[in-house]
Amino acid sequence: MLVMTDADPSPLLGTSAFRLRVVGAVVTERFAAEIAGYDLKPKHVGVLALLASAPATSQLDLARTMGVAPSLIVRIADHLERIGAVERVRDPADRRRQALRLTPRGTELLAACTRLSRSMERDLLAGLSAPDRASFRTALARVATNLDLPS
Amino acid sequence: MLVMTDADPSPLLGTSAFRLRVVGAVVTERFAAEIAGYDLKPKHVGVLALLASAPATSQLDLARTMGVAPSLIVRIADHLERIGAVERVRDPADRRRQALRLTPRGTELLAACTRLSRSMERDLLAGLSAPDRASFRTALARVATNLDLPS
DNA sequence: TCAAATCATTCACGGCGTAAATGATTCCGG
DNA sequence: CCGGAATCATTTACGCCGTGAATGATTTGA
Repeated sequence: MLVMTDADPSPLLGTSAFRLRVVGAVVTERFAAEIAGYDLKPKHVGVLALLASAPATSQLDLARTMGVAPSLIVRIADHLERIGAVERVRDPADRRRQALRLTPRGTELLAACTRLSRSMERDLLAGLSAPDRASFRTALARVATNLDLPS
Repeated sequence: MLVMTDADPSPLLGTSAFRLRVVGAVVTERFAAEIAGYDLKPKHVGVLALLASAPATSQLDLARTMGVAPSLIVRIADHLERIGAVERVRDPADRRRQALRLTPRGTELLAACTRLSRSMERDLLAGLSAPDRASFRTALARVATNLDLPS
């Protein structure tokens, strides 16, 4: 007869929900450390990425898709403008709206962050076979949609 | 000849490293909202889980494994003690050390959080086949070890 | 035309996490 | 065995991030 091993004293640590939390936090932390040299923080990069996929987005739209307060977007835009990554453009059709537009420097910074993110991804998935990596990516995308996230 | 489709205007959003970041953040946010009724925050639950798998751990050890400052553990322990989830016990062999021990109430709270985490996991992995869920779990565990996280 | 809604911005605030200083205890070299 | 250095917990002060509540400018619609 098989010996009944003791139950894991804290099954919580093994749940995927928990692991996703701590993995996400650690990845963010390392990403933040690597982009610090560009005078960027993760949310700045998020804005740059959104601007690349939807040019000239208003600040309020950015706030909504990122799930943060509009006042926070103002500060992020201020900083991005200060380092020359974006410029504010008043919408001529509705002069209340401030659209943000990537500058060449912003595109450049985004490209650097993209390379960085790809490099991190290679490290994260190291040791998995190519098909395993692929199915992990699609499963993760599914998890994202289950959370009502874009894509 | 195949038409060359335009490149994704921001491939960054599609990288697994980026998705892990935002998925982790959203999961943490929802987890936090659900445990708020117990007067708990995610880090409190982390301490409870560590205490379940390694009873009577010193506060400094907790700080090290969680990667936070010892002064933060003090505040977390204060709060957990106040709501009756843990008790402080001085190590008789080294009276500088404060070990934390789960109370019955702490075990109870941890069990509730564990159920919650399992329930969230079911929602996150909804729409994946059983083998897909299994391989996602093992791949995620691999990612965790690639980040030097405990298993 | 004017009141209500919308957008950007500023401001003050709360909360999390850190580093430094303090005190108690333990360790160790001479 | 003794005194200085290291270790652990705690307190305190500080910075930073994110929010919500004004404020002002502009647009909408009745």
